[in-house]
Amino acid sequence: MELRHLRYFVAVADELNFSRAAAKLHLAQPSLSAQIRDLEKELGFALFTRIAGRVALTDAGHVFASDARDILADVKTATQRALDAAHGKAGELRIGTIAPVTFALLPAALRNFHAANPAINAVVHDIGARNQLAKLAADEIHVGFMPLDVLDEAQRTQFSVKSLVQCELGVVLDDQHKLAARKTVSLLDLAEETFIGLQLAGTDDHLKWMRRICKGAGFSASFGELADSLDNLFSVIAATRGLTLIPKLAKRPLPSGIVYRPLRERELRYTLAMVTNPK
Amino acid sequence: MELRHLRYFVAVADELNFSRAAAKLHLAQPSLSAQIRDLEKELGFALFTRIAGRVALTDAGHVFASDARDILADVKTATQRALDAAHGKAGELRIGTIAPVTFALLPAALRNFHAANPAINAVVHDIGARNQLAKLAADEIHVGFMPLDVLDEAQRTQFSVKSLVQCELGVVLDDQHKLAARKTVSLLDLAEETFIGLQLAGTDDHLKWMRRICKGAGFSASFGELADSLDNLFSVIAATRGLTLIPKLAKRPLPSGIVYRPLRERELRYTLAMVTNPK
DNA sequence: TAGCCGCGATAGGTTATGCCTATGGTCCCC
DNA sequence: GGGGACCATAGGCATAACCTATCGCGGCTA
Repeated sequence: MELRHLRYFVAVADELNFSRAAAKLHLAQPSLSAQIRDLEKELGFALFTRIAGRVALTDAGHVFASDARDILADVKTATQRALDAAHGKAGELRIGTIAPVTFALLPAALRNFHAANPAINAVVHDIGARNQLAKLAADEIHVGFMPLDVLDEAQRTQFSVKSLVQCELGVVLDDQHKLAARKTVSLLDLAEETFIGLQLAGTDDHLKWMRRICKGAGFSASFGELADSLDNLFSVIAATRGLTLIPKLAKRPLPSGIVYRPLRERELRYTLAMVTNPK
Repeated sequence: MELRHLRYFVAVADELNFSRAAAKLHLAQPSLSAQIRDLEKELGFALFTRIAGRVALTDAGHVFASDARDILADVKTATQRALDAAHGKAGELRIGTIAPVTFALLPAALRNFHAANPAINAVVHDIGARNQLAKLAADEIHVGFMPLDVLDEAQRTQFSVKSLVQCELGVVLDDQHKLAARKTVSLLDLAEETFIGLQLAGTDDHLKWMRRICKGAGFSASFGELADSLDNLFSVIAATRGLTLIPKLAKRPLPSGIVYRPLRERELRYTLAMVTNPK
């Protein structure tokens, strides 16, 4: 089936007369009849009843006609949308993010962006930090948000990188945990603890990040379960007395029984960067 | 542009590789390249960037790709919907009505119908009585609702007609009108009054109906403004001290200042009929 | 009832175009 | 510098979309 079939079919459905429809389409009547016949053959049922020179839509034809009209209109708007995008009048801004950004920073930023650029449709892909670099290189996303420290030297020259905000780190743990009694927690207190990793968007970025921080403090962290959502994370922490490290900006209202304690090592900071492909 | 172009374009957008996409489409690579080139030429902008054998979507290409995917999916569901309709598994019941039926009887009937036939999508066309007869003859609607008395002798044999309900007639008028003081009103009281016609769905059925009734009572009605909606009707009645005849089943909650008075001629009845094309 | 008219279907020829194979031109990588 | 991956170009072929001419069938009119 081709759009030609739909165009011809809609013309006949409008006119209910093959000759007139053919004239409108600048086509000879037999050609139009043949195309409609081919369409009906492919569909496997009749679209029109032709009795005594009277043409009428069948029930199935009625249903197909309204859908066909919609499809033809959609094709028209799709080409217009793409044309606008090509001319820069409108289009998509594809944004890559990581979970903390999605929740903590993006909503307000997107509101501002949409107010300033009503014709641009922002599309957010929460895909983890490392995925973003690949998609930036392939121009699959226009801008990415990620922790500054996932970028190696080569990537910092390849891409355009801008630091946005910094924040302290903290620990999320059960309020019955022995460390919960303290106001702040030191990394070294955690050497014997079990870390719960967050595997959001199918990436182990969070896990790798915690491992690197612990290694920097001189011990090698031991990991327990992996949680694939925040809700899941809280249940696992409550159930296993595990804990997790997060940047403060990722901290959201916590369920009762779960608490946040800042890390005493204030020199450890989480730096969020905005990355674009300068090409 | 043809669906072929969209199919090929989506395949290349999925693979970002002409050769692999061509293989998936069971097509030689040059053929695919040519079709994409033709599509880009017709659209007037590039969908892909081809640098150093690397294929990537342009911004416009991204926009067009998601729309093209939608369109192809729509074509698929449209053929399935039409197929279901052809096999009687689903489809449309196209109903012609007149305004009183639309408001007074249809909502409940449609609820019942939809509960009994969830796969059938009822489509209501409020098009006036006479339009319905033409559309019934052309199988444009499956069933029509109209006053029994619009059907002439030939039409009562051509179509299958079933009387549904009867009701009395009444007058709608301003509560300051001198006739509003009476509990019932006789037709003959109205000989010197000005009638306001309701021109709903662009038909003058209501006007003709009132004229016929008045003629039956032995006088020729004089008509004032035409109202094209119920709200409009009430304003006109209030403003011009006109009045209108309606069947009681068309009576709905009236705004303050507007009242309904039954007609004393109880032998004048409004009979609503359901009409189908038996063919 | 004969004959004309309107309309869609059929028949047969022509042309456009979608597809093929073979080959060329780049860039990347070893 | 040679080879491989990849897309574009060139040229030939076959399908199919289109054309004109004609048929067949109802409906309408004289």
